[in-house]
Amino acid sequence: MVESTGQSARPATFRTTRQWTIADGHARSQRRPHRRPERADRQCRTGPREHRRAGGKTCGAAAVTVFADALLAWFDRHGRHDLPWQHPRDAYRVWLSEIMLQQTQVATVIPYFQRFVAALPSLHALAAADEDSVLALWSGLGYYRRARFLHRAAQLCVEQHQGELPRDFDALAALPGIGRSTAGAILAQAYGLRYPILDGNVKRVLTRFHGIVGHPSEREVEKQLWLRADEHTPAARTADYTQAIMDLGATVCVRTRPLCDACPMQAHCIAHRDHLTAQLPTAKPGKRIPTRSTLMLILRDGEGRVLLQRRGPQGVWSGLWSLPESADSDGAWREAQRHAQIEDARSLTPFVHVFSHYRLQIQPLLFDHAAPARAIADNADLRWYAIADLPSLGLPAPVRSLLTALPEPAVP
DNA sequence: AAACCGGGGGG
DNA sequence: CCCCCAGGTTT
Repeated sequence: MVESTGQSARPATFRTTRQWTIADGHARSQRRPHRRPERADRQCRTGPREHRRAGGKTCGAAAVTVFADALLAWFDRHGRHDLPWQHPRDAYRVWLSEIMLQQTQVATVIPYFQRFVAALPSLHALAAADEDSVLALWSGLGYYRRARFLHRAAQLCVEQHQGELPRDFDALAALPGIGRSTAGAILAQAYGLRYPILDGNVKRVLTRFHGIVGHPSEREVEKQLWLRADEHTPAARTADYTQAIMDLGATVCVRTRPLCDACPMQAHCIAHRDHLTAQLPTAKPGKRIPTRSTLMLILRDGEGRVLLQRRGPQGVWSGLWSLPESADSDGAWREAQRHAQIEDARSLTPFVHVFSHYRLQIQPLLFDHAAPARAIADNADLRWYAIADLPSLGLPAPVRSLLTALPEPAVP
């Protein structure tokens, strides 16, 4: 039971700008709240969603229909219904288009798609082809690894699935190059089965619509997104819905400057309500950076002066006055003893300073009642400074805050 | 230069 | 299970 219109569009999966006729139609359409009588809980009497099979990939019940109804109404008027993989829309062509669209714009994919299916019109033909010719057909699209996955998957289908793409979610997702989202997209579009998808466009739509904060790479956020994706997926017209939500993300709910006035969901969109469309989805967290650690030595003499050291010309904070450092505790003591007679050390609260390319874990070590060593005390790069003099020095921010918040000397 | 992304693979 | 990477193009 595939859905009604018998045709459907498939937008680009990610990064895509679709250049179809957004302009006037959209602006007109959205202003009519296409809401139907609101059948809150229609087809699903399944009670608490039954997420178990396929490890929670599947769909239990469509809980919310306002979303799907508005989206489908929009899609009927403004969606794209003329893409080559829609006519005919069989599993092989849907699959091929999905893989191609994972990496390239619709406009670019179309001629490759047509060339590919002309040369290899069926899954059997693909499976029987040699890898070189598959790669030749792929040539220019990039991401050739996916072409190899495609080829291998076709051969696996011949060996294990009677030459067809399996309709079973787990079997489908077990094929190389097909993960949870792509499996859902294929099942929904080729077979009309109710499975959610979650590609980049859908993530953007859902984070905005629900005001979900946090990058999708965070586990909780992704969980939340899949939940919402599942919740909104209707049992009827699943194929159209799947295409529609991707269309919306690709053309209206675009990353920068979304066309909210053309959006059928504007009235219910949290991000729009709260003026957060520019902040959502949350920007990618800074890439992983290494953490280094250092001990910072605070030598303080009886008059409250501290020993500062000018940093060398290389590396961070070059030329700034900073604290002597050491990598480990032993080294810290040796270093301290070079500059003063010391008795004991107190470790202060460690903290982290973040640079663009690494984070620095700083463990301050306070040597109080230090008696400056005579001869080597002051020179161009090594001086005892009164705390009161610090404001006039160039100090790294963490060093400055550390020194301005020193604890009182312990009473001897 | 960096962000982008679904899936594979490694830890 | 969780984290990281590959890969070409866009911002």
